[in-house]
Amino acid sequence: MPVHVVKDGAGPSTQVPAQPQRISIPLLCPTSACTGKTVKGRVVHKGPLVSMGEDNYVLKTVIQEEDSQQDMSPDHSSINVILFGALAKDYSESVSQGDVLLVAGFTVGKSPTAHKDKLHACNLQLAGDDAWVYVWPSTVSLRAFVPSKRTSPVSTEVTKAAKVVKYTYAPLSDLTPGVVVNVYAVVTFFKQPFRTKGTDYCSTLKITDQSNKKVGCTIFCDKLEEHPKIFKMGDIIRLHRVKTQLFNGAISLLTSHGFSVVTFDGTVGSPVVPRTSSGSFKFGEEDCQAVEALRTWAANQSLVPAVPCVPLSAVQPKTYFDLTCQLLAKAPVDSSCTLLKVWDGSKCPHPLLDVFVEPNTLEGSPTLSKDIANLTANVLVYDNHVEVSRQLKPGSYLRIYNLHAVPGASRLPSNDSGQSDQTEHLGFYLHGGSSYGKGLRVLPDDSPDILDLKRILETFSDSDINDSSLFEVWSTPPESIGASPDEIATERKCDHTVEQVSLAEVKSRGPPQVFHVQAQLKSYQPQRLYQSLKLYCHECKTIRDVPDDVTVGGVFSEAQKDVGPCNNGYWTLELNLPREPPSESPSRNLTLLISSQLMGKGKAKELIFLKGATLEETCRIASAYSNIVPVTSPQGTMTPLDLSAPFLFRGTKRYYGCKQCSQLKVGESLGEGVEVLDEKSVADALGVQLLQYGLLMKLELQDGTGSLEALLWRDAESFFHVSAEDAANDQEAQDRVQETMDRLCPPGSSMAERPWMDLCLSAYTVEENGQRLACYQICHTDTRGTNPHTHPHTHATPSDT
DNA sequence: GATTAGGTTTTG
Repeated sequence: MPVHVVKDGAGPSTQVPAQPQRISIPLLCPTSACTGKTVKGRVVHKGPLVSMGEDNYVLKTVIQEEDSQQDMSPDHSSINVILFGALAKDYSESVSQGDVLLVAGFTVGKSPTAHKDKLHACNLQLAGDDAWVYVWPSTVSLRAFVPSKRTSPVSTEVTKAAKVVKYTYAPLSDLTPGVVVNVYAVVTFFKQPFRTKGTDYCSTLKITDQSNKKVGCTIFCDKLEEHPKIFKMGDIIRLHRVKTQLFNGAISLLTSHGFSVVTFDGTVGSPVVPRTSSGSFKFGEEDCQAVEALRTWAANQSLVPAVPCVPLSAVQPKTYFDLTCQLLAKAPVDSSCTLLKVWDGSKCPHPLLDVFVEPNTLEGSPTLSKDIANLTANVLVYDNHVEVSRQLKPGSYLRIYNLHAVPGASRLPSNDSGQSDQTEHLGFYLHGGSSYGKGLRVLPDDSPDILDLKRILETFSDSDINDSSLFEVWSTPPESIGASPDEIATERKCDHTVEQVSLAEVKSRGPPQVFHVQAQLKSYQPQRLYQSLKLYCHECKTIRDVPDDVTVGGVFSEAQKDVGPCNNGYWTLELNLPREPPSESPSRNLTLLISSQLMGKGKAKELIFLKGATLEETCRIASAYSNIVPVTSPQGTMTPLDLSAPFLFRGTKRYYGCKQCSQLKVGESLGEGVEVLDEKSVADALGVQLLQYGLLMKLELQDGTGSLEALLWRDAESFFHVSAEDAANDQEAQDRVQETMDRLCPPGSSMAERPWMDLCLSAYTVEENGQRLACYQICHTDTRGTNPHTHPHTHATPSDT
């Protein structure tokens, strides 16, 4: 068996013949005496088995001596080995790249390819029964990643063989042409993958390591995801199976068969997280150490040129910079240009170029509602970057490399109308091509730079602004603050024109005054809608809660205790209701009374007094008759119920009277003289001061300058496009109010997600405990966009509180 | 199965 595989764990002494005369590969020459000599090296290339006819084969392989003395011929430690016949076939089947070989019985010939492959001038030819190849399978760690060149005893290799696959990383200074190596390095320059004229994408890198040698590296791969994930200069890269090559007199690295790459953040102290799309890469403690060693080393080297990553707030016109940002929206401009709308949460001190595109071509939302200070930058990307941009999803985080800040950006054809003078405005161009690393890529959501950006962008949804860099944004004059008209959730209906001011200004100016503001809803009270329903007395100006059914039911129960007779003068229908379980409940009479006057006019059913009914019974009867007035008859005289209960039921609606301002009529004349039967006339007839339904809410408003509590009361009905009376009785009307609040303040939403409102605020003073307090109320303001078909019922609105 | 590109002095 000419190819002898050394088994795992077997010491070389048992199977490998004595090797007293090993020749170092660089020392080989055509005149070398070969008999009884051996050569040792690692397989760095294994060619295909070539058939030359029946049972005749040829195979070419390259081995590299790893422990050769550097002061000898460093460039010639790799040599072509040509195997013939059965040996070639055996070799093809039992040897892999990375294995270590000991070969014997060879002849030394002149390498016909030396000028081309830059390898050893000689080759080794192995043929016949005298030729032997001993193989230590698998890749074996021969030395740690240190620039020193120490040798490892053969026995060490064998013990480790096939147990743990370990990689040897070559210092960049030690690379010789034509070999396959693994390297660890710091990225000092990179281009995002770009399409080649061939079948692959190409990544171009420049890398360096502790040996301080800078080496170019070209990665060809048809799959974008398999390209190195490099986000910035200073990232750490691990390359497996890259081929050294001489180009323009310098060593460069090129992908070779079985190539793989992993990258890491280059920041000292950050977690060592491998970035790879491969599910089966090797990563161990040694990798952490190698990454950390490179980070520490690079930190003191100033390898990375003056940090090109710049926020919009620090952009200088006419410069090139890298921008980390969030994509808000994009739109194709023409076949060679795409518009990206991005922001990074900082405000560019220069006015920004506004690029108009047809709204229907815009993908994503320009989210102008949260961009109160015009933070959106328009980036025009050209040519090859258009293709990359096509894959981008609004909302994703990007880094754009070598972005050009162009003052007085020339106008786009689509930009002619309305953009009269933007000569001083800054436009951002990602020019075509890949020179200077021009390009863009999506950054993963969890990358450290994104965490910073996210935090900044989320500050827009918080009221506590601690970041001094944002202060400038918030303190921009209100004139420059403005959401897109389409994004405003409310509309001012007032007929006066006053300047729009910030909430801070509203507070500082104080009452009495009217203000126009633009704000978002931070919170509101009450959260439970029925609690916002109030009863208002025009007479005494008090507001009371609508009593709940337990309270009202209690009034009815109390009234039922009056079982005495009622005074005459009414048509009376007396119903004796059977006992109901529980059996101890007293039997009772339910009495319907109708005034003789109405009876005479044939309006008997239009106003019915009801005595002795429960609340539930009253509601049931009310659903069939137009006006039901629950009554009692203490001392035999018909009297309306206590005004904690409704004095009138009309269909499903209930009407209340003011306890304080009503002067209830009693007796025979009750209900006399009613012409038009509605709640007002009935109230008048009963001496009831009618209470009016209203909606009362406290809205906490917020803009960039602060927050302010404002009431929604007087114009609440038009604000919600709903009548309070309907809201008190009708689920659909209640839902409408809830929908509006959910739109202004979506449950679980951040401030950034809430719409802006144009508001008219009335500032006035109230006295409370002898103190004058400033109060604010939202007036003349309607919500927009929903329920266009509904309009508030015409009601007299409660006057200002 | 080889080929692709080989940083760069950009500019709508």
